[in-house]
Amino acid sequence: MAEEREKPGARESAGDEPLSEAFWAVARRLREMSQETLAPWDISPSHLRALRVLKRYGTMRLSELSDHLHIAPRSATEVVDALESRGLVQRRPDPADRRATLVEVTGDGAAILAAIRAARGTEAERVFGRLSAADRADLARILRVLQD
Amino acid sequence: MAEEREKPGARESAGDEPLSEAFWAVARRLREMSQETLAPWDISPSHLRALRVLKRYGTMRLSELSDHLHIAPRSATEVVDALESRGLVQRRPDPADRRATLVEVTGDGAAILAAIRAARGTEAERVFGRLSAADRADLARILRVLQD
DNA sequence: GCCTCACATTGAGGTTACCTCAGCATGGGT
DNA sequence: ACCCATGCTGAGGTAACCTCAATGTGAGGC
Repeated sequence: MAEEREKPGARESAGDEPLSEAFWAVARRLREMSQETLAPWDISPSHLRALRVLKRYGTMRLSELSDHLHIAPRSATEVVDALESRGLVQRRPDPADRRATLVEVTGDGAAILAAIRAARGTEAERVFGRLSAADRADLARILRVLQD
Repeated sequence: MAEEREKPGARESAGDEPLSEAFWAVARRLREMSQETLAPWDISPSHLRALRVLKRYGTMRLSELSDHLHIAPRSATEVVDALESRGLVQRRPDPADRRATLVEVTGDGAAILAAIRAARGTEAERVFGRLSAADRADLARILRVLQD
């Protein structure tokens, strides 16, 4: 079996691979950029996701949080442990069901969230701001189609 | 500090967040779909990436592989260990430098790669095929801009 | 020829973000 | 009163990364 690098002309059919390849390249850039943006607050993407869900939907049970995050309940325990140890959320017994624990964002958590949201906004603007208004509209429309 | 869910009208400025949010939603869908596509071959995304690099650029040293994959050399060792144990690649001493080890795709590796590429092609087509030719062209152009 | 420094790979051990399984307290229907 | 389901968490595991140090080798200087 000799050397058999990819032949450049070997594409057949429409070939949407270039599209998804480009898509992933952009995704990688966005991920790297977002990582830099997050660095000052020393918060991991997964912790941030949890915090955002809690802020967006309000106080909820651990199990509800795990549903929103698409992770196992046990894993939500870990995330909340971490956030609680940093004072960004706090646990509270559910008055309606003594088995359950409610999690809520603290003032500190809300503050950090606001700061990150601001930084994120300018970050997104730096990236997508290079597109014309028409292109942004097209992109939004196309992405909406791809989401269904 | 009372309940203070996100206020819907609280957006100021242009706000490109919806754009990146939509972008990530699509990314998630693509990732899930690609995971399903890969399932029959029981190969992880990271192993596949390594295999693809080796196929595309041909036999190379472990250190070169780690460069291509943007991972530490030590981690390339692990990936190659895994692929080699499944007979998809093989190690071979570099005749030009006895310190170095070359890695090459085996026949089995190439076969699996071809099968996956075919499945991937139809997958991408299922996703992006719903766009008109004009939209695909627009998307490609826009993504190209975002990559720089 | 010998020394020293640089380089390629790998063993040992750590981290993050997940997972499953089992155990405990509680809730709710019969 | 019983029994099963539910909510959380301790224990322990995995994948894909990492760093640090050891081993063998290459290469230039003296």
